[in-house]
Amino acid sequence: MTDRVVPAAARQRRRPTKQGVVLSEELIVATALRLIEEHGAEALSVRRLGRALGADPSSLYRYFRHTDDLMLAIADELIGRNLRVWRTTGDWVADLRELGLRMHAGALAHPRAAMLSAHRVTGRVHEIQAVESMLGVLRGAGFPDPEAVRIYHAFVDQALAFGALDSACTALPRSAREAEAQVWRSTYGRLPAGTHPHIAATAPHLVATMRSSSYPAALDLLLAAARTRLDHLRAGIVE
Amino acid sequence: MTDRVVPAAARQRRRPTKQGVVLSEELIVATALRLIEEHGAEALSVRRLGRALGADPSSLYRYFRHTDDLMLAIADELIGRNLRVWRTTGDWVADLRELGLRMHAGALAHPRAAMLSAHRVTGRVHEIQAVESMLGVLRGAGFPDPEAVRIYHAFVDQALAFGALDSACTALPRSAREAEAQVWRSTYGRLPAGTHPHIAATAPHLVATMRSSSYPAALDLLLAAARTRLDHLRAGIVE
DNA sequence: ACCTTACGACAACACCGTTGACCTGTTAAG
DNA sequence: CTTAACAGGTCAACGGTGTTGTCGTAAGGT
Repeated sequence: MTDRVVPAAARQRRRPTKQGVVLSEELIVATALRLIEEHGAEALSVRRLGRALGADPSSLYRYFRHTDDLMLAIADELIGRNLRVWRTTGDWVADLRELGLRMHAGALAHPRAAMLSAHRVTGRVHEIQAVESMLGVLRGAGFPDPEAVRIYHAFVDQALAFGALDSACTALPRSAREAEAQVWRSTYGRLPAGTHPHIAATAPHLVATMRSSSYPAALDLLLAAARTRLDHLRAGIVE
Repeated sequence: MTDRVVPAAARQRRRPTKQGVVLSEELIVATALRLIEEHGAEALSVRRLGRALGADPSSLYRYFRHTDDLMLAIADELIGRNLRVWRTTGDWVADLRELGLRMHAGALAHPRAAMLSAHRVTGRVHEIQAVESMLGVLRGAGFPDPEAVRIYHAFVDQALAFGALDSACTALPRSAREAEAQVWRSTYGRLPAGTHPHIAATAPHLVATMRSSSYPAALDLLLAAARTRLDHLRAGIVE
């Protein structure tokens, strides 16, 4: 097939579908997101999406080269939604904390999409804006460039990775979730101190802590380490 | 179909396949792992696995209810392998660093299994041993119980989350991976300083850093923060 | 030596992504 | 206003996937 996709920008001949729908990149992405949220990630296929749109599946290939392209478009849309409401305050730790929690919450709000897109680089507008903003915060705080990039990378991957992990948990069927809670209560909560002293000693804390996400704790540890590192740099310690 | 799978334990009638192979759960898991290692994660399908085993694809459903069951069996096997070789040395930071890297490497060695099992609690022997060991390291270092549990939780979830995230990247088709590298080089490497000053300033670092996993960096940040916290606790600072 | 039945084989089903060929309504030029 | 080009929707097909209902047969206990 010769290049079937038109450069995205200049589309003029918008012919309606047999069922009367006028397709567009945005409509396709929005419908895909709706499908994912309503019926799960595995419900997203070119054919189902076509059906939901009221169009032939092959029509979508006029807008996206393959399904992967569509995934990237979906991912970028999510990034954009998360970033749109974020503003910097001048306190870099607070800003990054806020952004991390927002990304994590955004992932949990669209679990299936988050699981699909967490590991992709889109190279699209929203993502670029996000990268620029985060690097700006870190460089503004005083991190030298290599350090800023290193911390940016760890920060963003941590947010995405925990977002995907916790999303996967919420996507488990109800019975499986209850079974896991039960494992913590019955199995770990009742191990004898003789064979498993450390688990036995911390059992109440374990049962209480393991049911919720560890992302806030992990995020705070990362930011604390970054702050310490910046203090050392400022004090002229070369390490 | 009524339950086609026999309770796993008591199988007696081991009839050889048309091609002369005697199937078993272990043989299937081992062959699946070999397939994944040799031809990539996407080469694992029930049909291909059947072909590799010299058996009809449908025969595998006598041993696993669905492909997910097979994946979990593979994951269980991997957990065991990772833990078996880990020994504590007395230096808690080095021990946790070693374990984190080992878990991450284990995940990358078998991406599909890692992605499926990262967010599940098994409550089986190997997992329990791992929890006991990690808590032991942290409590032995001097962390009070709530703190030890908090850090354990962040540590293990971070290892699993990054393992799954990076596994997902390696599971991408070759073309998609190259496309991502290209995005960093062409898109991010060429943004004008006028509109994107921070990206432009750090472009070489970005291109160099983003191609590899940020897990080692994130792990070191987490451990650094934990060590700082411990110093504060030892100094009697109550925060 | 027989009977039972576990379990491998087969064929079929309903999906999937992707493509080449076709057809038609929109649009811009004359 | 007419008309010709072509963007873009449609159709049919290919080769893949996971999964299941049915059947035959050989292995094992007796």
